[in-house]
Amino acid sequence: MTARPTLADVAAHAGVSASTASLAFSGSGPVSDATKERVLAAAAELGYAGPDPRARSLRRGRSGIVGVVLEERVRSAFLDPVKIRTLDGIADGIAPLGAALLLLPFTGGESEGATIEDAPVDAVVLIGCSPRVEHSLEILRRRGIPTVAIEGGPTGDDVPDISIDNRDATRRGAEHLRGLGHRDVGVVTLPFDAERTSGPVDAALEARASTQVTIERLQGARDVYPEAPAVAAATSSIEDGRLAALLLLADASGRALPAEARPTAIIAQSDLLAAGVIHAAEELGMTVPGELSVVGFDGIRVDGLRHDLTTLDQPSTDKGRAAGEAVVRLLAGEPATSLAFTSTLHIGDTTAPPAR
Amino acid sequence: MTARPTLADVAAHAGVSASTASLAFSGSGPVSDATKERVLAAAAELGYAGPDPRARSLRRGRSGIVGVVLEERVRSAFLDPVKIRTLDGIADGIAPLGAALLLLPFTGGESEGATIEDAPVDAVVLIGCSPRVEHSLEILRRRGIPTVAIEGGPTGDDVPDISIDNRDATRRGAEHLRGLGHRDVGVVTLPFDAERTSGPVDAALEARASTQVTIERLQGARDVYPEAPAVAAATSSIEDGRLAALLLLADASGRALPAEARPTAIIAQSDLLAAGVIHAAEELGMTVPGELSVVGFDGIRVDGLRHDLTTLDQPSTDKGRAAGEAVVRLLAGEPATSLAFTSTLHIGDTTAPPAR
DNA sequence: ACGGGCGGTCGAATCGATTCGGGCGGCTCG
DNA sequence: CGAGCCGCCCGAATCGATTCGACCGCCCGT
Repeated sequence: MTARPTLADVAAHAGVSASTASLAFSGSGPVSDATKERVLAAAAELGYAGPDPRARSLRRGRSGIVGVVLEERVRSAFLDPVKIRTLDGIADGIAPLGAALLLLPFTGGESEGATIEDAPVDAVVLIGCSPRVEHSLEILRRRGIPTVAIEGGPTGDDVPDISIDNRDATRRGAEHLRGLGHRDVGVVTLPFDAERTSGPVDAALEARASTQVTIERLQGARDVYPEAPAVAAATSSIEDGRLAALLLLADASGRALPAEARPTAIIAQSDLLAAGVIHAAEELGMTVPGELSVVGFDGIRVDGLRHDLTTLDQPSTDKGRAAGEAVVRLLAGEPATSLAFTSTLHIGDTTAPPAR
Repeated sequence: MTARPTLADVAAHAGVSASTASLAFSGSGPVSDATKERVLAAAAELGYAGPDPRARSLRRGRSGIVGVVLEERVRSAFLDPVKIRTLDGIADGIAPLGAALLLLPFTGGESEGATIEDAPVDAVVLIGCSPRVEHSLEILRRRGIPTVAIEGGPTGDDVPDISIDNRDATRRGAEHLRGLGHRDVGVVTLPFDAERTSGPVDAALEARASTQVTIERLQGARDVYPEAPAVAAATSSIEDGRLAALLLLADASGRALPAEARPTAIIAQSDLLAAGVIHAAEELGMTVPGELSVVGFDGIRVDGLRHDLTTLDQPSTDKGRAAGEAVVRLLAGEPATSLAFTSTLHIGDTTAPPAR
C-alpha cells in the first residue's frame, strides 16, 4: 500500500473493469449510478486521488496547460503593470478551457529546464516583442503547438498577433501637444534592445533597435516632431523614467536647464516612465503641467501618483483576453486572425499650453 | 505525413530501434557518435521536435513542473511586490530542477480547470495564509505531492513552512518608536479576511480574522502599544494605505485632526501601505517624520517613493528561495524542515521623535 | 413467444517514450 | 589462436488512463 493506487486498483476493489472505472470518473459514457457510486466508494477507501494527469494527458493528447512566454526574466515582467494586466486578460480569455498558466522562462537557449522546446503545453502565448520571437516561433511551429503573439511584430499567417496602434496613438498624443502649442518636445522611450541600453537615442541605437513597440511609438512622435530628442530608459519603471527625464531637463550637475533650453513637454512611452518624468520635474522645481507637460502611454493607474495623467489608454486586459480567446479558437480548430486594438487619448491634468 | 512524427518514426527512418533513438536523444546510455548523429539527422529530416513531454513525464513519473498556489486571484497577487519577490525566489530556488512554474488558481473549489486537484505537478508551493490552506493541504497530501508552504500557519510535520518573525519584528519596530518617545501610535493593517473588510478594527473583526500574518503583526504592535487603534486596509496598496491613514489622521470631512487628537506615529503592516500613509500625511499638510513617523514592513523599494522608509526588512526573495530549495530536497527524498527567517529593522528617514 | 433494440460493462488496443536485461560482434590479452 | 570482455544496440515490458468496438442480458413491441 505504499505506492499510490491506480485506477486499476480502484476498479479491482470495486469489482469492475478499469474501463468502467474510468467512465465513472470522467462522467462521460453510460454508467449506472450504482456502479459509479461503488467505484467512488472504492476510490475513497483506497485514498485514490483521481486519475493521474500525466497519463490522462498522454492519452487525451491535451494537458490543459497554456504556456506564457514573457521574453524576459520573470521578475521584471512582474514589475510591469501592463504585462500583469495582460496576463490577467489571458487568464480570463482561456477560462473556458479551464487551463492553468505555465510561466516559461525567456528562451535564452541553454537553460536546461522546461522551455517552449519541452513543455507539456497545449498552446502558447508570446508576450512582447524581441528578436527572440522569431526563434520561439520556429520551435513552436515545429512542435505543432498553436501559438498567439502579443505585440509580436510580423508573424506568419498561422500565428495571430494581438497588437495596438502604437504609432498612430502616439501620433495622436503628439498632436494633442502640438494643438496646445508645444514646439519643443522630448521623448522618453522604452528599452531599445535586449541589452536595455539606456541614455540618449542616436542613429546607431535606433539602427540596432530590436523592440518593435519602442520603434513604433517613437515613429509616432516623430511624425509630429521629427526633431524630437529622445532618451531611452533601461526599464519601464518610475525610477528609470526619472533618470531619463533628468537627461532632458537638467545639466550634468543635476541643475535644471534654463527654460528656453529644455523641452516644454515630454512624451513618455509608458505611464511608469511618465510618473518618473513628473517626479524629475518636481524634483527640479518645475510644475506639471505649468512648466512641463507630460504624456504617458498605457492608461494604468500608477499607484501613488497624484496626477491624472494625460495618456494613451490602451486596453491591456482586452489584449490579453483577445489572445486567450484566440488560443481557445485555435484549440477548437477554428481560425483565429490577428487583431489590432485602438488606444484612446485620455486628457488628464498633466498637459497644458506651454508657458512660453 | 500530416501527423507529427514520433520517436518510432525517427528510429525507423534512421534504421535503428526506438530504444536506441531514445538513448540518442536523452544522451544517457552508450550510443556511438555515428548512430547518434544518424538519429539526429533523421529527426531533422522528419521535422521531429523532440520527445513528447507528456509521454516522457508519464514514464519518468515527473513532469518538471512546480505548481504555485497564490491563494488569491492571480491579478492581485501580481500587484504585491512581496509576492513577486517570493515568486522570483522560488524560481531561483528550484533552478537546479530546471522546472517551470505553473500558476494555479486559488482553490476556489468549483473552478473546473486545472487546479491542485488535477495538475501535472511534481511539487507545490502554497503562498500566503488563509483558511483554504488546510483544504489545499488535504488534497495535496492525498495526491502524495510534496508541498511547501510560505506563511502557511500551522502545517503538519510533512509540510515545511517558511515564515518570518512577524510578531517579533513588528514589536521591534514598535519599540523603536517607543524609544523615540512616541506614545500615541496607530496601526494600518493588512486585510483581515478573504472578504477584505476594511475600516477600523474592532473586536468582532479581530475575532473572525483568518489571515495569520495580519494577526501576528498586530500582536507585535500591541505588545508595545496595547491600546493602539488599528484600521484595516482592503489590500496591500498605496491607495488603500492612504485611505486607511485618513481614518486615523483626519475627520469625516477630510480635514486633519488637531495634533493632540491624532497619533504621532503609524505602524503600517506593509511598505505599500506605509507609502500610502505618507501620501495621506503630506496631503493633510503634515511633514514626515516631523509631525508623523511612519514604520513600514517588507523592505521593498516602493517605486516612486521619495523617502527612505523605516521598515522591517524581510527577506522575501530568500523566503521564496528557501521554499524552492525545500522543494528540491523533498523531491530528492531528503527531509526538509520548516524555517523561520528574521527581519531586520531598517531605520530610514521616516521616523523621528514626536513633536509634542 | 420471439426478434430487435438498448443500456451497461468489459477487453484490448493505444498514446509515446523510457529502461532494463540480454545478446552480438569485435578487440585484447594470455 | 582462443577465451573473455566490453561497447553498442535491440526487444519487450511498463507508465496509467482513455476509448472504441464487441458483447450480454433485459425489456418491449407485436
